Amino acid sequence: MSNMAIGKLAVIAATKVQTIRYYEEIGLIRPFSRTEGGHRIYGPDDMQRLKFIRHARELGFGIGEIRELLQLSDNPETSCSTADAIARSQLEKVEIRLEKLRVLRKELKRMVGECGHGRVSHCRVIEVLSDHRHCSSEH
Amino acid sequence: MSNMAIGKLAVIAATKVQTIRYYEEIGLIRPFSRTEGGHRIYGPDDMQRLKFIRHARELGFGIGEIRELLQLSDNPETSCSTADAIARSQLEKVEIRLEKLRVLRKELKRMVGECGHGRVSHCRVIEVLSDHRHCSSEH
DNA sequence: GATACAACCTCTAGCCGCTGGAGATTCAAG
DNA sequence: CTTGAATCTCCAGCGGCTAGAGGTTGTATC
Repeated sequence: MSNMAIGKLAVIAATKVQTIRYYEEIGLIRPFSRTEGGHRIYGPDDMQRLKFIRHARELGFGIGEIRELLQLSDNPETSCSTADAIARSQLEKVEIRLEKLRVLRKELKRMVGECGHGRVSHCRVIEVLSDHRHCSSEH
Repeated sequence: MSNMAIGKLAVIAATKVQTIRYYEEIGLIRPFSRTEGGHRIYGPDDMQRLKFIRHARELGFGIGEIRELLQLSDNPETSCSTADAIARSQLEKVEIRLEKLRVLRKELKRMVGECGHGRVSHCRVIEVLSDHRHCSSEH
């Protein structure tokens, strides 16, 4: 059988054991069975589900969103427009984060570039951080 | 005088009152004085310090890094190479985050683009999330 | 001076998404 | 049967705040 204990599942899904138990606690995943002694037993379906969760987390989805997506995939007859909307909103968030980071990078590059490697009293890094007005763009 | 209570400082530095008290708790900033009744009194120096902290936070610096930067600006005679190093390492982190987000965006765009607005059973969003192999690039 | 009420005080708990540890139990290999 | 790794539950903590309870202080108005 391809059933396994939590440790093996953790390795396969590149997750920590504690994280899997945490996901169970918040109701995302639960072992299809337990041994007499109480050890969790997972099957291939559980593995798929965990991979789904991990992959979605990597893509920046929050737990709430993942919960929704899981419900959708548990009920394949529902319209996929919800899943699409979630992905779209995620994409928007990513675009915003990207834009912010670009501004940040610009500012940091300027800070690094202008540091004359002298004393702090003449360091632009500190100076720029002390006052928004030194910034070359809004953020 | 330009002395003020915590509420006014909060407005000026676009911070929440609780956040300022939190910063005090972790040793980043403390009022130069208190009233007889115990209310915090801040001066212009405190204001500058808080602005420094907030600005650095906006630029993505962690509390530990800010602590270091504050020490540097408190001792202007030290070499600025430390400040420079912190900014540089911050810049590196930002570059990495940027790259990851770009990959994410690509994946999300593909997911959204391929969703046929039909049933979940044929939804690429769910499908892509179910399996890493659907991804067009590593992440 | 009394009163009202906003702003402040401290303290505690909660958010997200895990992560780590203590101490007890179970499982699998030899 | 013994050993030792893996698992169990429970509790606490991370960063960086944020919110609320319940009490005190400060200030404007009458």
